[in-house]
Amino acid sequence: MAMHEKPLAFRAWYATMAVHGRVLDRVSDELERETGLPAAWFEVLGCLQGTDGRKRMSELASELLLSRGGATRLVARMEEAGHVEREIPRDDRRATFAVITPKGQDALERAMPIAIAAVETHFGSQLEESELQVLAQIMGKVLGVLDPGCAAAVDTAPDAAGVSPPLPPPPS
Amino acid sequence: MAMHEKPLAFRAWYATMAVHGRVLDRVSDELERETGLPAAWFEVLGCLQGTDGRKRMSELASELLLSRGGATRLVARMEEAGHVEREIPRDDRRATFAVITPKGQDALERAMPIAIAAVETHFGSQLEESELQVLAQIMGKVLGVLDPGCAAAVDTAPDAAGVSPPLPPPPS
DNA sequence: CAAGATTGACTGGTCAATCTTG
DNA sequence: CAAGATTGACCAGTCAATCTTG
Repeated sequence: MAMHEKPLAFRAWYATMAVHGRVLDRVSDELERETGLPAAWFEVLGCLQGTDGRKRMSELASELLLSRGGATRLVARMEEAGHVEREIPRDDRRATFAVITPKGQDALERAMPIAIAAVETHFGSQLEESELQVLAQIMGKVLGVLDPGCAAAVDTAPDAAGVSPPLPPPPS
Repeated sequence: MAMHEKPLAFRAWYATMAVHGRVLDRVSDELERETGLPAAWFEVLGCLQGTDGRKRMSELASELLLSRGGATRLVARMEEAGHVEREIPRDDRRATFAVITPKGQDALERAMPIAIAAVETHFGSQLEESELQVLAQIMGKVLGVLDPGCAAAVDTAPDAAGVSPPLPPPPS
């Protein structure tokens, strides 16, 4: 059973996986080479930035698709490097928050334009504005079902006012 | 700088990453639970299937986005389990081919419908036919630039005759 | 006892060095 | 010496067990 005989959804998914891996490799390499920041660290900092610079360990884990143990170790390394600090709230000392430090803020601000440029180079520049628009809409729609919380954070809604319009008719 | 202020290409990319991870988690879990086959093994088998059941180790590595060492170890485990065999051609004994065995064929044939169904459940069913069409087209286009060899193997071209039509105008 | 985070043992990958063949 | 694969040392993650606090 060759690929072109498989259902459309599978082919679309498979191509998405293939693109994801290839773009991510290139963008991660470029990000780390230019800024010294591993992609995972960039993700953590960006994720914290969203919510006022602080987030529970377990929230971090679920947003980044890590196990709790994985999050613990990742944050531990970043704390070592001074990009985040751990903070235990007085009212519930079971929880731990990861908090971005000024050094982490700085690193993120330095890295963001590099990341944006790398994504543009290795991904965005291959596509028309209209294609990016449709893609953002499609992925936003799926994310809204799979993980509404994350979807809200990612927020792929069109810039302009109003709700997302439906997709135009298929090509041909 | 909040997400909705970032360039469209970055938002589209970020949403794609988020969806990729979440769908892959669910599909991999389901595949392994239902068939006992880890996603990486499924990938290897599917990849071999494409080219008459055999492929050089280094080709395998680059298609699966693994290092050479990673491919060596993955294939070693699968050989252990009897899903593939290694074969060294007489004419150039430096190369090694991974060859799918009957057991591997069988595992793949069993797993494929499960994988297709899982992708349908966790991804395809959230989208319209027209959206999947457009998505396959977009990803095929990017893949064609990033990795033409892989693009040919994945083959997201529309079923029907003729070249890919251009995208329809953007939604509003 | 439940919620939350951490830790120990382990797995699956990377990179650089090495071995083998052309 | 170059091409191709493997191996050793290591790294970053997982899972299950544990510790701490409510």
